[in-house]
Amino acid sequence: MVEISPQQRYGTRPTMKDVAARAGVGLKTVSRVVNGEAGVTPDTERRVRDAITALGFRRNDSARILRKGRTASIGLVLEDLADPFYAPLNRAVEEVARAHGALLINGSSAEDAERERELALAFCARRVDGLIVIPAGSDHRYLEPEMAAGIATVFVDRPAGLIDADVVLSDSFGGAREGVAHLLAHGHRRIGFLGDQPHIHTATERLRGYRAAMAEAGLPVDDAWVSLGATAPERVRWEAERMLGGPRPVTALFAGNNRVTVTVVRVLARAERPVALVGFDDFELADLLSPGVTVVAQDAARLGRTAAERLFRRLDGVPEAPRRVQLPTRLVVRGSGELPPAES
Amino acid sequence: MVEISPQQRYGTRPTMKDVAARAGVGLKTVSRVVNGEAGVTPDTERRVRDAITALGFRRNDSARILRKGRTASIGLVLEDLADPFYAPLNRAVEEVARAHGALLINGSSAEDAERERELALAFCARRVDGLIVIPAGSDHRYLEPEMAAGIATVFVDRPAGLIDADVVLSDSFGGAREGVAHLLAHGHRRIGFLGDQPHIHTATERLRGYRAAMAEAGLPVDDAWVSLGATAPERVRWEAERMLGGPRPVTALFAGNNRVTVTVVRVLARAERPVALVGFDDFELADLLSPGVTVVAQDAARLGRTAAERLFRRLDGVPEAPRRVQLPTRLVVRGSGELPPAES
DNA sequence: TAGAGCCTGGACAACGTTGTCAACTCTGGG
DNA sequence: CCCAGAGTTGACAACGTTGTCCAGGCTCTA
Repeated sequence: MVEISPQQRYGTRPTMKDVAARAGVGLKTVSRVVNGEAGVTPDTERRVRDAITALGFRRNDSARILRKGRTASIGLVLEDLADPFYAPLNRAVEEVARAHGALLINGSSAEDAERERELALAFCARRVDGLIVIPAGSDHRYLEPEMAAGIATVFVDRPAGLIDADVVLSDSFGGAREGVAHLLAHGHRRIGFLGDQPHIHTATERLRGYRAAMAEAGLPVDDAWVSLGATAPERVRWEAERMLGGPRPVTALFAGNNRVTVTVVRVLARAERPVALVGFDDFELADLLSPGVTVVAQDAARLGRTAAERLFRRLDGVPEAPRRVQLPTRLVVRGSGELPPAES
Repeated sequence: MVEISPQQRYGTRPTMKDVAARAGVGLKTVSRVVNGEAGVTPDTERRVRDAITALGFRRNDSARILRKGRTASIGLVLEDLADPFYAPLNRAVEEVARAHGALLINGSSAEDAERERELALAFCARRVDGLIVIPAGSDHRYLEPEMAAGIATVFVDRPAGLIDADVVLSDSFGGAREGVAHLLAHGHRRIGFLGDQPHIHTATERLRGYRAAMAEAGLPVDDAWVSLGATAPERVRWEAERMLGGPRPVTALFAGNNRVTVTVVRVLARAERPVALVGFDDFELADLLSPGVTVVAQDAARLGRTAAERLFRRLDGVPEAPRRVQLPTRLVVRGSGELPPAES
């Protein structure tokens, strides 16, 4: 049980000064004990520790940070805390931070450039030591003063806009090309592409991969087969149904990210004839659906781990030119991507 | 582009003093401009703003916090940032925090009491205004000094141990009882229960619900039908297969949380005869599996929102006795829970 | 026993901000 | 022409911690 001293009113915390007074020692001695510094007699230390427990003292990290300059915390701006794709990334960053004794502050940009900016700058105002950003916007010059001031910054999943900075991302182009080539190898000639907003780097890269694969197979791409920016479920549904209808329906679909894939799976569950599907990003239970969903998998945890490790290497002081690290994707064959084209 | 002044070395940030010097005004005037306080001539304000941009000044929130006492941030200790069940809760807390102008610091306890404690106390040392905790441990007396010192604290999903505090949770008992009753209503008499670690409050509550439903139906419960604490996939698999084999196999399973449910789905996908299944917690794509998985759904987002709102109400100063808020669950019928008992 | 050196402890300034309060500059009315 | 009062502005202390530096007491050796 905790003894509440008189001066410790609601909302008031004891300080080192209080502890010092109670233990009958100097302020600095308390500081020494709290920080495990050498040069304190066991007896003095015990008196100080007793006072700490009695008062319920806890060091005020704000003051400490102010004095020391380093906060031992890093900020992570991601797109949506609740997006299952980013969850493992988030967790991986946390683990690396923890291993380095740092706390993690994070927030969702909700795919909004202004909100991304607000968050990142708020983190900087808290003087995080480093920043990991999954870009929502396409202009990151606002971070230049921060980076110049020494806040290490690493971008993940998408490159930074208009500034030169570290970035860790998956091979969207190569992954999409491989996925589409897989569909082509199974006999498809008319393949639809359902992608994210065109201002998102990965979206255009994946579209580029799609076009590359089609071109390499010597096939034309009908504009009607490409949808960019339909990201709300209803719109994805509408676009998919549009591509599957009409006189020259597609026989296969390539979905540009996990959310789109899931929506498409729902649409296809009600389709009259089987439609092949390959999705970008893996997702839980993809293997249990029938057919299992073939995907181009990214390793989100590795993305986060790599970015965080790079951040801490920078924080450890190794100055180095900004680098672009690209991680490979992996085609996971499960059934939906191997369906043959249905005769229309 | 940003002009780098001589004194702004790597890792050194301009302060209000620097801005004041450059703008040729007093320190306090800069503070006024930065905080949007009244009583500054438009002309002076412009000079200050110019200096701010030129130097790339950003207010140091550590110093501000030290001076003001409030940090405008709250801490969230959850079990696993990557667990899809907690992701919406996390996000909901973030949204409420954002609406109140607060930042969110979070971390995963990894179901480890000591790590939960470390995290919570680290947050307190950072002087978060409030704390939301999904308990991993069962003794939260270590938070008493913090709460006494005015850090508002709300527990979610599971009640606090050995202290009196606000808690927001789902009706685990009622939900499990309803889920099991649903299986009973479809003719099952031998039902297996696969739950989480027995020291977790929700786990025992759900088991209690299971036993209550069985008792109300006048049915005995064979010890072999109950598994508590098998949480790793292999162990869940082993337990499920054990219950499904032998002379008196169960005809239905009740899974105690989303991770267990998913594992059980995988096991049942390879079972020789159909086995009914109801799971606690909803999960994405549950409706697309065949059969769809019938679940007792909790509203994780609402759990988070409710907890965060309660926290901020406390922060706004309304003193009130700690309360226990219990949210209802909802049975979502999808097919797996309506399968009739297979003749053994 | 004196001097050197070590160990322990404390006084004080500094970190960058905000609250208090006083001083200064105007403007307009008496 | 002076003064009241309003509107701006800045000096200074304080927030709680840590780094620097010095004082005092001790042990050990010559």
